[in-house]
Amino acid sequence: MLTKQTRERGRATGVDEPTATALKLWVVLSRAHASVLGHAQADAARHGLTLAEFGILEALYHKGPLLLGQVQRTLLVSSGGTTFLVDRLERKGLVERRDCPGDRRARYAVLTPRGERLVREIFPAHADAIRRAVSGLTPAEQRQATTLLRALGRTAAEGGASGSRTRRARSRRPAVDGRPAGA
Amino acid sequence: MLTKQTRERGRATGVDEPTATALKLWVVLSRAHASVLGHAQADAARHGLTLAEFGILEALYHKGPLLLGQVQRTLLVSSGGTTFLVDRLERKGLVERRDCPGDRRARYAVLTPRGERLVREIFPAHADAIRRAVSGLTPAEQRQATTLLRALGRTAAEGGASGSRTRRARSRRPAVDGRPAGA
DNA sequence: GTCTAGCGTCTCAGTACTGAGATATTGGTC
DNA sequence: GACCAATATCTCAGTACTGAGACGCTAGAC
Repeated sequence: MLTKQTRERGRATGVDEPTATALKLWVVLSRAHASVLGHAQADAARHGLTLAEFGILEALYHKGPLLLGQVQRTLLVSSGGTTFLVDRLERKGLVERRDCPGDRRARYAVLTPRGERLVREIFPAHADAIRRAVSGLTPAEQRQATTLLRALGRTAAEGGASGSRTRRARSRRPAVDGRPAGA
Repeated sequence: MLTKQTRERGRATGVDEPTATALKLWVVLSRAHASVLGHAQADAARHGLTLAEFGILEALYHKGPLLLGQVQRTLLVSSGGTTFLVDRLERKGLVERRDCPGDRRARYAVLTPRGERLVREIFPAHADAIRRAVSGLTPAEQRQATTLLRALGRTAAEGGASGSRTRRARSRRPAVDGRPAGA
């Protein structure tokens, strides 16, 4: 079944069936992500924001002041990227840096009143854009997909163990964790 | 339930439940994608290739010569990006351009023997890296996730319809379609 | 007190692209 | 045959980052 399809024009893939299944998943995962990403980016762009900027604003709104290192880990950007993004948001007057009382190396990012107002204004429409983007699945299917992707992401993030189901380090994160720049 | 969690430190999200479900899915989708992407990129980088370059090589290997426009649509890169990537692969001696006999605007990208040898050498290990990265799910779960993500991606790509399940334009693509730069 | 390993942030050069517009063809339509 | 909208590729300036290293600070060992 696989052989027939991959053969049609080029060379055979020559992978075994579990691997073919994995590759197929990777393809549709990438495409699904790219499609939803497009919607999320387009919505953020309507307000002159990149999705990374939007993600920072939203994280600060929902979680309160965050150390730059926390921002970095939450948004999954590089340390240089964090500095760059917060600089830009600061220039736009949406975010401020504040010294951390207990640790003079560290600094907080905090929403300015203007930044807070902006998030309050644009977040609902953004959330709705996401809702529409994923509306190809019913809510029940969405929950199912969430469960599967959570398990997938956990293993992949830990290094992608080869054996079956690694049981380790559960409950290190609060399960719900506003992250991917726009949620 | 949602309110409690999102309230804990910052402000309430203020979205209804279906939207909260959608946002949660978007978060885990992004994280899962980022994690697997990391593995795929790392493997491509071992051979001095970006994932986009790898994707082109692999597409040419499995499908045979492709017009640049076809490469663009398959890999989901911009037209400028296609030129850029094929240029670079040409400089590396892995790909060649060939005129299209029937249309003098168009040009084919074709693997050189060296390019073909390279893909043959590195593809199995790459496929295995993907397999390990997604091994947090059993093959059965992977198939289930694939089905869900396929439906999700289809709707999102069409513009993210709001109503329930849009039934349109099926069968425009061969269902399996080697794409996301590394599969 | 004095090291020293390690963390948190910033700097900066580099990179892999994107997007808009330019150029060359093509396949109709009149 | 002349026109023209559509298509295929290329050019190029711009962008949103990444990654490696620098710097200042902290905290634990002695």
